[in-house]
Amino acid sequence: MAEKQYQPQQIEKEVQAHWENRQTFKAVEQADKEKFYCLSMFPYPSGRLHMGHVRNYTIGDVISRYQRMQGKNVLQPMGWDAFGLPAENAAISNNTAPAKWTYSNIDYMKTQLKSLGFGYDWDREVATCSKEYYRWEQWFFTRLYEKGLVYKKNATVNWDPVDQTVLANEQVIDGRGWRSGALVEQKEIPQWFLKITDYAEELIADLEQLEDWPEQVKAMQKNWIGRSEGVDITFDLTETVAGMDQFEVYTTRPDTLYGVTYVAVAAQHPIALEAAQSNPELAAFIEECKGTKVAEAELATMEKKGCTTGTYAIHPLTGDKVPVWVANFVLMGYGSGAVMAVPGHDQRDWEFATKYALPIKQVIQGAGDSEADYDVATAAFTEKGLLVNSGEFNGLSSGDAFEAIAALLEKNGKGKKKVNYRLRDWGVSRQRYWGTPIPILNLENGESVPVPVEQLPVELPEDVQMNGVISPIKADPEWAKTEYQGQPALRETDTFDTFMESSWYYARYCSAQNTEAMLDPAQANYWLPVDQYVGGIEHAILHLLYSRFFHKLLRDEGLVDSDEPYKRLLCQGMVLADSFYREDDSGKKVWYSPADVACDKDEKGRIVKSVLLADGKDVIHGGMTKMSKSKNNGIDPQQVIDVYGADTIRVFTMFAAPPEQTLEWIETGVEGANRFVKRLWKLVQENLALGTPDTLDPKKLDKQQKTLRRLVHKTIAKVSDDIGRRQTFNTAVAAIMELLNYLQKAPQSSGQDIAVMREAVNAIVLLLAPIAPHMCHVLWKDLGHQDDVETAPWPMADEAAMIEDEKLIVVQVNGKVRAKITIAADATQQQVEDLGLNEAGVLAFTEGKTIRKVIYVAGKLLNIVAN
RNA sequence: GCGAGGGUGGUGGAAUCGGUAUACACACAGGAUUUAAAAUCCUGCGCCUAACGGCAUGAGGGUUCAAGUCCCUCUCCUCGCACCA
Repeated sequence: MAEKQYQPQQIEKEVQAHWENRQTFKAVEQADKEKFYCLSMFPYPSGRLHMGHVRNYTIGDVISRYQRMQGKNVLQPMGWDAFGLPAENAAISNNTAPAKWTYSNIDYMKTQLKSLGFGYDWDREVATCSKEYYRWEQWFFTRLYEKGLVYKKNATVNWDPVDQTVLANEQVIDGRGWRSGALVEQKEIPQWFLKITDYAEELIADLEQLEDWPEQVKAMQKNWIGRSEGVDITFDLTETVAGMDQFEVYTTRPDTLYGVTYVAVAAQHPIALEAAQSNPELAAFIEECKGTKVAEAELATMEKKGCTTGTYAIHPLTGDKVPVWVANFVLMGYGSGAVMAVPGHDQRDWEFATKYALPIKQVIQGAGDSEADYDVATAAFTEKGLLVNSGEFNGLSSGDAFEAIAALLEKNGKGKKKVNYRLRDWGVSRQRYWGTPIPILNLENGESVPVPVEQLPVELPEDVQMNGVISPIKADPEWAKTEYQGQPALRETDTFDTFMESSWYYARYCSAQNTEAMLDPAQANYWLPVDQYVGGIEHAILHLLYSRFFHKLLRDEGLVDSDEPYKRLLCQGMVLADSFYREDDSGKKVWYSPADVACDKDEKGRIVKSVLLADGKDVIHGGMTKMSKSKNNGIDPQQVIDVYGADTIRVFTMFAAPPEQTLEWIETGVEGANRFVKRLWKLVQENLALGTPDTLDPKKLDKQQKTLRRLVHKTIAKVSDDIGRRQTFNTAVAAIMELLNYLQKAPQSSGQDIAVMREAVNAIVLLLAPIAPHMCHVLWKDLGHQDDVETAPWPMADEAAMIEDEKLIVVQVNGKVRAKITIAADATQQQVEDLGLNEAGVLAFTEGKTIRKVIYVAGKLLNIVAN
């Protein structure tokens, strides 16, 4: 009989059709069955899947399939994060509507996901741009409004004065609008905010509950929320400026208060603006500050500059006059827009003071040191210590002084202890079209009210023309016109930040089709929290923080009863590929796709020469870099599937690196994965060709058969642990490869040989089923099983089969390996020592020496200490 | 600057609780098969040495019978955050 050939293109299509017909991955609540909710971050429908998606979704699918074989009721949904700026840009350049572009991308990408064999319950698919989805977001927003968690305030945006429109940070290139080329200005406009700061304390505290989150991500969130304990301090002005006779600063170091030699305010601070009216130099400086971008990264790298106001403040304890400066690094939008400066003990203040020749005063010294040990004229001393030059507080530690000074300020009405957060409230308004309309009505009297529930959803018109300058719902004066309780009203034309949609989609999957409510609490509480969340580290802060916040909002609305949305989190690394470029005459790099380049290697395998296939001329190897459009080094998953099949791409992706590390895309590595898949196929078919095996009888096995069987069961134990607990899929694949290598060399002559081999082959098909599901599905059927491998029980390691009657002992002399001996598993320490000490390789190193000590690690190692 | 994670063969990586460093794979070299090539299979593959053996996990030190793993100092790389008061 001719062996069945491995034809991935054919079997993958057939198996996928089988899953679809059988509804294999449809998830239904079953009270009596343990649930497992596995979620991968949904994609933005940009047109095609990229390799990062493939990696992300393969990890999620492997975990889902493993848990299903564990007998759990698994939910693995998929959807589309469908609102966003790229759709508007594409609509403009392709002369189409964002909705049309988005829906056609979704159609195509869905076929790609299916061709990779991911086991999703497509009945729960959501697209955030559908009104069935965003209507509930609008409804929830009006609920939050009623609860006082929503407010409106002015906030700064990038304003393009030519196009008369707001620009996203990404649309500002070198300080100019991307389309108009006009210099971008900072402008204040009214925007809606969610009070995430009300939940700051809980968002920090509950990180403790998240035992199965990477420490790295928890640390990032903690730093982002940035809880600090400090004191609000009031400084009086020597004269009234801009109607103010005092202002507040916040500090975490009140112990350094005696070291204040100046105070600094933001360029937009009322004191600065007032002083500028009679001070042209200051006015020019404030104008200059307007040009700096709102992005914090910009502020980080810019040069620290300042300008004096001519105004003075009074030190709240000493009564000294200290000058008020304007500094470009003080932000109006953060805290009170003013800071006290202690150049002796803060590096930034020190640099500023040195630049502008302001006094520097030492008020802290190290414990056990003297004042003379530090020269604050050379550098700031930023550590805590003992107070000096601080009047009655001299000699106190920083910690004690914090309390004592705070108490004195409080007594004098000049200050108050305060917990501060770095986290700011979440601005959710966007002045763009392709998003969820904010459900607010603006009345003629200037009031704003939420859209009444019965009028929801506020629908976004989809059949629109994008002229690229202004949102179609802003451009159409009719769209906004409506009524509220008999009086004319105008709809809000801003839309939500798209992080709003992605903050609760995980919950909507539980009731994806529900037209009566945002969530059905019974369904939501059955599935939630998500047991495993998989996604990119780039979302470690914003998305994960916002959805944690939203979960708590859902809880407080009575829709869910848990505190946190995601129990376990896995952040996968980036996918890298070789990059190649040439420099043109102006020195600009032109990047070429790796698919169009051929490389020569030396005998060590290093790239020594690369040429562009099109012209045969040299290109420069730019190393392994993140797959990206800008480096033109993306590999299209579709082409890999077409050549090798989905199972191969899945095996390679899981094998090439541990999930949280970067993955280097190597074509020859993909070929290696393909070789492995083909070898396994062949081995199973060969074993099948030998016909029905004898019944396996462990008592009849010879030594070699026992050894083989032991390896099979050890592999089962290892792969189970690697996938289930450690999530090191690369070592799971390596263990399966190792077993396969062994099996290929095993004899298949006796009846028990074939029986042991059949057991091994069954095990290997089950173990690989989560990773290469199509091939394993077919092989499982070929092996004569009635059930599908997707729902077959995960194999159990047989303890009895793993027992070894002999053990290999490493014998060391002074920590160096000198011999290896095989002993009976039940040998005593005395027996092992007798054998070990008399090994020829050991004697050569102990001869003429005294044995001081013998250490025995049972069943593993014997170390002889001799000198 | 702060926070997190790293540095192991030619390369990706393995070593899970302090106990055989380099599993598995790629690349490379040699061989079999072939008219030839591809594919497949077999063998070899850390460095030095003729060999015995010695040396190797970024560098240096320490703890220990034993260190890639723990501690200290330094260094380089990656990621994140940031003039946050």
